[in-house]
Amino acid sequence: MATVGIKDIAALAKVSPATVSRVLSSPELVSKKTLNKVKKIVDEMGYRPNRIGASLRTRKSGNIVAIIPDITNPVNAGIIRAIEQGAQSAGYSILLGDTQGLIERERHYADLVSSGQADGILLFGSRMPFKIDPNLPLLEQIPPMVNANESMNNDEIVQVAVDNVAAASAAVNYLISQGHQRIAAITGPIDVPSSNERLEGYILALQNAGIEVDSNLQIRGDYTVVSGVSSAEQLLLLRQRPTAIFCFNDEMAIGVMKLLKKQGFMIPEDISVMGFDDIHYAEFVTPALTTVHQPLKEIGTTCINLLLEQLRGNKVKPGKQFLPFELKVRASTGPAPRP
Amino acid sequence: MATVGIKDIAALAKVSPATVSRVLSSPELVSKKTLNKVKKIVDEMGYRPNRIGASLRTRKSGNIVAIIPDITNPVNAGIIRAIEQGAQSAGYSILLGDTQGLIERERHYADLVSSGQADGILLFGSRMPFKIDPNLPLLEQIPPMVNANESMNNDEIVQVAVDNVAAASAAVNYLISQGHQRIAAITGPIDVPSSNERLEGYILALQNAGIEVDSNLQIRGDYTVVSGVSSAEQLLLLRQRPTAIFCFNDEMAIGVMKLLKKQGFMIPEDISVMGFDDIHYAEFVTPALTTVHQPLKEIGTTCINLLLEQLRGNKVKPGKQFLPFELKVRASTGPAPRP
DNA sequence: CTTAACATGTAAATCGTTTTCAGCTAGCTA
DNA sequence: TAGCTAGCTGAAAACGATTTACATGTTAAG
Repeated sequence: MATVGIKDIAALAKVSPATVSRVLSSPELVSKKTLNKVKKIVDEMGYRPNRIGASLRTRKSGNIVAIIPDITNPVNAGIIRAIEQGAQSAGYSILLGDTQGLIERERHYADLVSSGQADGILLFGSRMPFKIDPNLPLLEQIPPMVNANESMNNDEIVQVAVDNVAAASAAVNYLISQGHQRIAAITGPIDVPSSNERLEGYILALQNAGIEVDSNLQIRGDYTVVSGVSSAEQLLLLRQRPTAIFCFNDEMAIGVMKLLKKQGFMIPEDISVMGFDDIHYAEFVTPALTTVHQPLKEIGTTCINLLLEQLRGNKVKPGKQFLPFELKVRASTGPAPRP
Repeated sequence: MATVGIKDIAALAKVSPATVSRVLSSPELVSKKTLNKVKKIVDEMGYRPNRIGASLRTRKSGNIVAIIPDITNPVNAGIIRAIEQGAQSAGYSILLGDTQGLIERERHYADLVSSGQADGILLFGSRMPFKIDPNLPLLEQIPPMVNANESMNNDEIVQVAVDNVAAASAAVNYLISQGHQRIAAITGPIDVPSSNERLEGYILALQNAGIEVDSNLQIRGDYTVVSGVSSAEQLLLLRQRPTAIFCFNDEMAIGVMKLLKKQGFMIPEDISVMGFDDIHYAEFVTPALTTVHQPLKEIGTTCINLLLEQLRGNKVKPGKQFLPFELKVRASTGPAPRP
């Protein structure tokens, strides 16, 4: 806890603070002899340079703020983990901004950049946390930033995610290939772009197969288990029940399965259930959930690399960068029942 | 991105930088008139004080580093979420230190305090991330710190968790009350204190009930689903099979259930399964898992409050602080089968 | 009218680094 | 030997706030 500074080291080693600084950050500029002398003292004294002082001078905090609606969401947690790993290897630390979906907290965390506490932003979510002047070029108004696992309808922003349209199409195509014709969709909240993209993919797949798109089969959920339950309840009330239910995340799929089992339906013999995300537990529910796997680690790594590249001062190709999804066929889907 | 400083504001408002500083941090020292004048300019210019400059002078970073072995663990994520919330309301930000269990990364993050980037530590895990001189008083060698959800065998350190001994006892007592006599335990890794405490509670409960403690019924797991599977395999090989299996976390319980179902055992008719943690998905596996609920939000809130108190310069009662657990009886446990 | 007390504001030092610029030394070339 | 270069090193000026010590002006009391 005692506070030994660069000047103390300099005095002990009988050199100037400048030389000590050089020993620590650009050793190639220092002669072998003084290098060793200074290093020895640094070790002996257990000197740790004060990062705040350095930050003030260099105008780099060494921090990246991650703005996340919910860290307890396993998808976000998985991505963050990879991000943290990449950041740490590059000498950056991650500031955790769990916003609980509140815009004022998003703003608060975005402000850390203006106040010098962070150099860049990883944004989970689709809302721009700044006031933007539409008359000025966007890129001059925002700090280095990467949009993780969501979509912002702005092609100048660097975005990393799975191609939700294609992924949803693939999921629905699989169900169609199993003979399903009445395929329901349980979406996410209306203002979530990735959910809308999945809906687009769902509709596209049906249309391509010449299946009529029935809006009664589209229920809006909110990505929670209980909304899966209630959405499934609604679907079961339909005169013509679906033979397959495509849930836009695994949580809701778990809710759907819970209700179907409770009501005595067999999965997949009576109704197939498809999820999205491939969270850890998807594999362990009964029956194991068929779902779309998102490569969380790769998403995280790609995000942090693109951000680091910007922080190094390099331009990065703007727009969406897609990572490959994978359809995980497990036991919750099967051939459509004969009518 | 333009950089307007306190001096610019001072110049525009025709006051000194000192006055601007006071307007922002101790407005009561400034006359109404200048207060308004300065505030107006601050707003107009969208001035954000540079936190690094302030930190350098005040020697407070406004950051707290959370050292966590695994943020994707829902227990940790739940606690962190509450922590982040409390920290933010108090004007602190959380630095996320996901260490993946590596001691060098724990050290790295602990070092953020010595380098001035963080003012305090929230430690998930039981390893002291500093070099400690045993001859000196401990408290003078460590920064403000709270140990979250684990145990360190040192009564000077502030610790917040559930009483694992009592909780495990309660779980086992419940199984005993259901008529079980051969109760197996699947523990966590050997070096995890909380797992050892749960083992202690397990043994205590058996002894109190006059049930012989059979070491064949104690299997060491590692808190993963697969270790639940393999541990259950081992238990099924025993000549005298257990009628109940107490898993020291829910992940392993999920693994156990998976295996039991695969091998054709009925849960709980043949074998009861008990978990620990009450993660979100415990409720949704089939059958729903009986488990020990940990109050994640309260743990997080208590941790951050105790840390904030220390950061304010106040002493805090050292040692363990227990929060109440709750036995959640669901469908995975039932009366012991007749022999 | 004088003086003390108080309210308000300013100047300047300070926090711990990095980095520019200049200076010094030694070795080499012409 | 003078001049030049290359290689090191040091002095000092930032960076952007806070805070101490002090100056000024105002009010109130005696």
